Amino acid sequence: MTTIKDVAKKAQVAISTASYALNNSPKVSAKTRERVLKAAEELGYCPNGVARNLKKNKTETIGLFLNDLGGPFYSEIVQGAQEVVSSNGYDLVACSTYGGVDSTAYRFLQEKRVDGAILLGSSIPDDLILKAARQDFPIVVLDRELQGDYVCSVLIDNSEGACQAVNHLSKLGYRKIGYLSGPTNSYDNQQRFEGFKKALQDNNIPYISRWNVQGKFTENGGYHAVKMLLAGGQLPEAIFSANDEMAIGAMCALQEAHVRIPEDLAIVGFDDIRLASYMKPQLTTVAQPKYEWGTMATHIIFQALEGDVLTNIVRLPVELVIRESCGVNLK
Amino acid sequence: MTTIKDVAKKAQVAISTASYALNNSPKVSAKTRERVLKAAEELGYCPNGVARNLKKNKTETIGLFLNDLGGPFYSEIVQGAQEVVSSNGYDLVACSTYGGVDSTAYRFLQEKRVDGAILLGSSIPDDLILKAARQDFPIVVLDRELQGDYVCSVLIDNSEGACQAVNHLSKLGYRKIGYLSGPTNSYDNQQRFEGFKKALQDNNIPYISRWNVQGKFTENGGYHAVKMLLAGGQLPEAIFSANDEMAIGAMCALQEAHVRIPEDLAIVGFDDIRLASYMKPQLTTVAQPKYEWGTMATHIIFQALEGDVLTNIVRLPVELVIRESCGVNLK
DNA sequence: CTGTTAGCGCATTCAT
DNA sequence: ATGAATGCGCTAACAG
Repeated sequence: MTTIKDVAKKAQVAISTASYALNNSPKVSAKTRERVLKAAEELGYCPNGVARNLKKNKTETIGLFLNDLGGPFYSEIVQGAQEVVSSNGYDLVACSTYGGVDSTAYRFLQEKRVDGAILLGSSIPDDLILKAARQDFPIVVLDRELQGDYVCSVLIDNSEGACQAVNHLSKLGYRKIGYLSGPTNSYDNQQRFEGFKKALQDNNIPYISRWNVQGKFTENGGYHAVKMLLAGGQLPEAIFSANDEMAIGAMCALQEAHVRIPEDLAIVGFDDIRLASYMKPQLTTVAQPKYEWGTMATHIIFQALEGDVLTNIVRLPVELVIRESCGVNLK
Repeated sequence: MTTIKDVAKKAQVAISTASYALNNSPKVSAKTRERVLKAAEELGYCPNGVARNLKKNKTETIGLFLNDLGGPFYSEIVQGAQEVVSSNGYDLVACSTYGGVDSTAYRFLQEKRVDGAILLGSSIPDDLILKAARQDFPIVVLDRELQGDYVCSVLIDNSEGACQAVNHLSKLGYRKIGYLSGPTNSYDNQQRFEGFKKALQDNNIPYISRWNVQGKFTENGGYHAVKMLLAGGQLPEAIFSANDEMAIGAMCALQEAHVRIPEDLAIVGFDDIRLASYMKPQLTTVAQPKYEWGTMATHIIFQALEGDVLTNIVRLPVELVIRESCGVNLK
């Protein structure tokens, strides 16, 4: 590894002079700079990022921490974050939160290897986040509410989304509506369930607990949950699924049982993943502004880095995307 | 930020003693360690990762650099890499190669902010890779051939995959076969095209250049390319698409034109993305071992880090997944 | 067993 | 304009 010392020696100047020359400081004469640059070039010198990070006490890097690095759902969030981070001249690194205390997320959060963090998922406990966040290390969490200095929650309006879905169903005349639930301890699921129940009330529709079946937010989970429902007999007329993955699994189970969608049973999902519009029938669902989620979170990070005080909770709107799975296609 | 110095002061010991105690060195008495640990606890101390990285001259982090961070295709590669990196006690960071010389990839590669790199995509020029790679900084490239010390290519057998696809078509009796091409300067496309032509020869099928249409490896690109083909009249009986995205776009264009798949025209793709099995009809395609791609690349990185000399090129097998879009469903 | 000391590579202040 | 010296936070060789 060639260091600045080597460059200085080769150019016959002091280390500091070499540093100035390399950093385009006006404190060095043109010809000296020339000599230094040439030496650096010849030696293939490039500064050691770690050393500079230590010296300047910042890494100019923002960390994005996800449960499931590479999961299809996160794609747009990452892109949104990437966009904003790049335009601020910083770097973005995406890391996994998998592995508890041994996870990359844990280490990076504590060891100051990034200048700010965006966190999605619940695997990092609240107290750690609150402890790690500081003026020069702001943290934005994406899927839970958390109050603290230098900590901000950017949420999407889960409850409102569920309402819109149910209202849509109600408007189409469905009165027997089931809920395909995610894990009950999940924040998203709780919010969506709340919205679901509220909308039922608003529309004077009774809540039938028998039609509440649960999966793990996976296609497979939705599939088996609906299998159970089918085995129980006495189906609802419509199902609101707490996410699209499960809705897709549900559709498979339904189709296998020769239950027609939407004629026999309507279904609406949540997330608007890419697959939703490729299903037959196309899945009506609640879309989240995923890209904006990423950009918003990142903007907030940079605001905080610049010393602005930040509002603790930002809520992003959702939008019902009406396709075919509820029996109406407004296209 | 509380440093080791603060801890030492509070525990009334020298800095080095504190360091030893914190690192569980046996060179320190139990009660001293106790005192230090207690002080650290009370101060909420945690070591500065950047400083340690500098001192030890390693980051225990592997970088995975992708064109399109978060693209759905890469998901499994990332998971494979994550698995192996974690089990070696290292961290994985995924970064974008977007932005040319200002990209995160460029900086991380040169500034020694990771201990090894896995590179997918062509945005980093060969010479930079060859220059950056060193004994303690091995690089694995995933989609191009590159010879050099401490550089290894892990490829999938594009050509063989294309052959299998065409052989399958041929076996089913198709003799008029078109090629839906990606960008002609893309390595993947070149290899696949080569395999395509070779298979035609092997099966004594003429290559008709009129049936070679080109897109940009995107759904939209496939859609428009096939629109052109349709406008030209005189369709082939089957199409081999250089990737699934384009095949899906092609299917849309075909369906709009009331060309039935596979009755009027068979189609086979490449990649086996998730959507492939959800299409109607389900897309027959060439599957790559994506997860293994990630694990293999990462294994090689760690081998190199341990000083093993590495074979320069590793080629992974592909597999034809027969579904419905060519007229046969062997399920 | 504990403290002193010397860097890792770089940026920067203060003399010259 | 240039060079010598200092320190970022941590580790490790050496001395006591």
